[in-house]
Amino acid sequence: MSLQGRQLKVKYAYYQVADEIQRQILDGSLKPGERLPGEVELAEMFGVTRSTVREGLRQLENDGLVHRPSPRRLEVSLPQMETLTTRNSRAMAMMNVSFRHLWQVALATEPLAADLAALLITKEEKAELRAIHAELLDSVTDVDRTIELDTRFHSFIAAAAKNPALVLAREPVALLLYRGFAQVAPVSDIALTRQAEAHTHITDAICAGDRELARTWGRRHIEDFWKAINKAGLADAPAIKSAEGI
Amino acid sequence: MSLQGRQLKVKYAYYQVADEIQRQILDGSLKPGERLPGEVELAEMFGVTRSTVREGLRQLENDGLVHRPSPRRLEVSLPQMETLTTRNSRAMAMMNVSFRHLWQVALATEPLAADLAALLITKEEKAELRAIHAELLDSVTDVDRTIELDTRFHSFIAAAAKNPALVLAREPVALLLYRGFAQVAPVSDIALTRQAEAHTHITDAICAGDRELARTWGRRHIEDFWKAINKAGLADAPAIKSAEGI
DNA sequence: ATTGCAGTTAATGTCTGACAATCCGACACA
DNA sequence: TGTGTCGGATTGTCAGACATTAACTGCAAT
Repeated sequence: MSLQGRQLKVKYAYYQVADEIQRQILDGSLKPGERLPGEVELAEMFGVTRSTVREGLRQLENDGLVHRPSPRRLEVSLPQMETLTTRNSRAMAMMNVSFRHLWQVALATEPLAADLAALLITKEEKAELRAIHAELLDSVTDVDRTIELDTRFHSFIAAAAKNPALVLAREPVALLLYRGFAQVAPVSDIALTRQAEAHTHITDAICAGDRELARTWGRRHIEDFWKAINKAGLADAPAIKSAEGI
Repeated sequence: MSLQGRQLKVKYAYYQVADEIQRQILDGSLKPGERLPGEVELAEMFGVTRSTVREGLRQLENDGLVHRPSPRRLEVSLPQMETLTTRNSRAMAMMNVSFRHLWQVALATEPLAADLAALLITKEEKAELRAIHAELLDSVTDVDRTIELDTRFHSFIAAAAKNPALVLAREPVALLLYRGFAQVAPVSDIALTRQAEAHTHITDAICAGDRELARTWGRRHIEDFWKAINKAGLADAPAIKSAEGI
């Protein structure tokens, strides 16, 4: 009854190659930016064919642990935030995550982002934040543009919070949630004006360095969003029908 | 001065293959569980060599969009939570995320997880949660075991909250944060007892269905952790030195 | 009809070898 | 210091091959 069927994994050559290189990257033997040998040389080192090496490299490349600035250069790199977030968004889309799910998380992350941004935002960032906000106020006619700017507004705040862990945690959620605005806006005509109001308050609070206020408005903003979602009867609807275009 | 160097990306054949298959998966033409043609057939379809197809497949495989239950079967699949979280954890480790970063996020996610768990936990889950907790109380001697169980305790609560978005957002953070316990425990001898106390309260609150209390204790628990981290002078230290073993 | 078994088939993982395109590096020049 | 040229090295892709072994087939037995 207690026999553990521990998956005794036959490791394919290409997998081992990827694994070994990855190991050396993760334990610090290979540092980001460092250049890797050519495929032929790698093949010799591991005692396999170039095809096999290539298959392994494809995996690492895909993981973002190595990348090719040009086809001829292969170097160790840090995984890019964008790659990670789109992958996560895609996964959530495929899992049919509902608006409720996304919203619950956003209600935790967005106020936090606003709070920390109020504490850590720089002068330059303040200007850019205001610029994004202004642009959004001008985009009322075009829903797609509004969504894009809304997403950017919130992402920018998160970036200003200077916490990579927070960015990584919230970005995939935010991407899907704010995209849902397209489904919500038609139903709730006041959604747009309320959104604009909230954004103004958030911007002001952050720029004023008022953490508490920033947090409060961040929260209100997301709560408003929830009301709109509810009004549209979308609370438990999958936030995305098809994961196309993520 | 304003010339935009828009990255004109030459698409390699293997990349296009991966892209095309991925597109069909994401837009729903190919559903999870569905079986894909063999490599030769795919090669014919796309008009490329088998080697090229393989390189493309390696990428999809790595993305978790397809997988091979056995080498002979290639089918569409949903990305696995575990794959995603370890990748994210690794990335954060490589970015030298600090304890402060992790803690800030955890302070937002863990109380939320406890709250929702109190609302949605099932009878079976209650039993299992208590079991994990009990096991943890017995593991005071072995730090590694404690960490493992601590991580599992919190992950289990998050799972009981039945929100995939939350799981995906918190898991990578939690993995790194709780692992830090190893560095904290030696410095703060009361950390262990306080941790145990908090866990008891959280367990009770969740099992009693008291959302507010669960949230409160969840928060306290994480705040305690912060005190310990601070005492150890690790607030701004990278949570992980080498990403080895993630 | 379901299960157990063996044989055949066909697909994978890996290898060898090859070729055109093109990027890198170095050198020469201004 | 910056630009132009050139050879060589490396990549992306291809064709073809082979051993291994998982998957399917059909038949026998329950």
